Amino acid sequence: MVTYPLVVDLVFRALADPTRRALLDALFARDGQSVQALCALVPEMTRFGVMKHLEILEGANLVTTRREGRTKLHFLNPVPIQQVADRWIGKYAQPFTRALVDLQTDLEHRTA
Amino acid sequence: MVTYPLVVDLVFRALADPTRRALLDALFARDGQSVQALCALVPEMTRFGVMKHLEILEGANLVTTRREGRTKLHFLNPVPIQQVADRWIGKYAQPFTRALVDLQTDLEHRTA
DNA sequence: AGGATAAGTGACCATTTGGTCACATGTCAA
DNA sequence: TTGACATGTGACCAAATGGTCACTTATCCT
Repeated sequence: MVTYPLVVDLVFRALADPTRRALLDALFARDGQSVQALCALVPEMTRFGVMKHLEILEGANLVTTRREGRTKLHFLNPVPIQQVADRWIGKYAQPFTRALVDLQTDLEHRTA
Repeated sequence: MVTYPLVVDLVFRALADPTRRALLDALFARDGQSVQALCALVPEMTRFGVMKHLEILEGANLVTTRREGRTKLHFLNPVPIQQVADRWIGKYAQPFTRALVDLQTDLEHRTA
């Protein structure tokens, strides 16, 4: 059994949670946000929950931070995502697969 | 907060476990394997554990099955991976990010 | 028929995960 | 300097997850 490098594992685990993906999306839309600002985007959860998710993202190196006075700013680092895309996903996302996707999409839209 | 379609969530959750990724890799290397054959590749776990992982992969539509007599054959379906790559990962894996990856890789290899 | 082989089921368990809260610390600004 | 604001910490909890096992079902072969 092939065991993938730590970075692949950390990133996949980090991306497994929808809240964490949403946080990355938020930083993609607007980089360098504070904890507060990010909390506002996930009103169904307390600040503590959001902070834990941010920790995990930081642990996977998907987010970097910088303190600015009493606030902490969060920045997106897409490099690990790209690496996982290269090292693992790329194997499955090939031209042939793309053709399959198009075919399946086509079939799904034929309501006949 | 943007919630991603069910398929994205199912696939990310399914891919979060290293054993499941290893199973997909095994099917990528040799498609259409039986439960037994797949178990042999994960000797540190019993058949029941492997079966549970296969169920989850099937639930995410990453694996399809066909019964052949008393054995059950498993087939890789890469379409959902491609879809996730398109719908979510693609946003972060862009030419600019690639340049960052190359830069970082370069820096990592400079042992000066 | 009947034993060996392949896979399925449901109960069960330990650990991890996702989340909350009370409380502490650090920083700005009047 | 003191109060309001932004973040950090550790304990704690419920639920999901990853895994095992005893037992069952179905199929093949002689």
